[in-house]
Amino acid sequence: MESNWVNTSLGLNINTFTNHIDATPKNERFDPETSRFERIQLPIKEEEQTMPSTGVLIRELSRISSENKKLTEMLSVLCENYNALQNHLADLMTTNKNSDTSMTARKRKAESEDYSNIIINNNSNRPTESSSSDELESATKKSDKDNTKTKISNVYLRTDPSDTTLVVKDGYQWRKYGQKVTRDNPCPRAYFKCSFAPGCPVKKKVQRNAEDPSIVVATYEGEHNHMQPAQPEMSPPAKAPASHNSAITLELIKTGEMQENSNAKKPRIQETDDQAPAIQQLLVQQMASSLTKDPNFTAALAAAISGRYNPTRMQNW
DNA sequence: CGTATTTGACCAGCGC
DNA sequence: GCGCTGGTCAAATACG
Repeated sequence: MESNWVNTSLGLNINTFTNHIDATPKNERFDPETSRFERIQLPIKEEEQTMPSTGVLIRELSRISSENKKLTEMLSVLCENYNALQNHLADLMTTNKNSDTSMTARKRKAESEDYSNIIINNNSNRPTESSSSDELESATKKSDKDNTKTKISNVYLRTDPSDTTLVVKDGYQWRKYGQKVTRDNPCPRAYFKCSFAPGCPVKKKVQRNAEDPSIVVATYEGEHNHMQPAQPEMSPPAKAPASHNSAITLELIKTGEMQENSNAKKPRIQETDDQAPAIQQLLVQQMASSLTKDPNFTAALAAAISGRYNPTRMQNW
């Protein structure tokens, strides 16, 4: 007999549900080697197949929780691969930078500073490649008079190339205080100060990549002297339908990325273990955002809900 | 009218 | 010392 239940599995190739009722949380095992989940068949009670009971609902709930947990694990694996890639990228960029003899532009105080680079891919199927070394180099330029450790963090964002704004929605409130066209990049660089809290010393510079205008490089300097907003603050325009809003919502969680790696001599792309939770949270938010923006997903979700709450089936509950 | 943004002027660091 | 460049200031302007 075919179940009336709607399969609410996200279908992330974790496994294939033929009858998800039997997909209890404990009958799967995650294999880190293959990054796949193996099914372990368990006997099914006949009454559960025909008529959902409270126990089945609880089981269903825990299955979803389990699936959630597995997604987190998969995300961890993904993050590891991601970090490895970024490591490789950093090495390549360093190599290119050293071999580029044309880069004779004068450098201002390019000294040892703390760096952490984050690459954000926004609504794009393309992989996010790094920006040119120009941005990294410019990020090394320090304006402070003394040599006190200014925490600098680079964030690379992929946006719609047609979007000429330099708005990066990271949850904080920024006040623009200047804009400048730099020598090595025709795209203007915007200067922002954090206005979320009075006296907050954090500044950020936002500039598009000269080679790929779809990439926006945001350089954060300093540390916030206030709590991070609970959620990325959505200004009214940001609440508009996301389909045309190419501004990025991201959260820079103040973890190791801003506090560790004080002896880093080169721009860092690799996140440390301390950074992983922040990145994971970031990725989770990105995934959730992408899913909710996907009309197919919302349609499927609506269909699933409507099917599940079909009055003709409710009587069986 | 208050607030945010724009933009030209100014300043300081760096290389020659 | 001079010129170039990036960063900041502040008056003007735009916007809600």
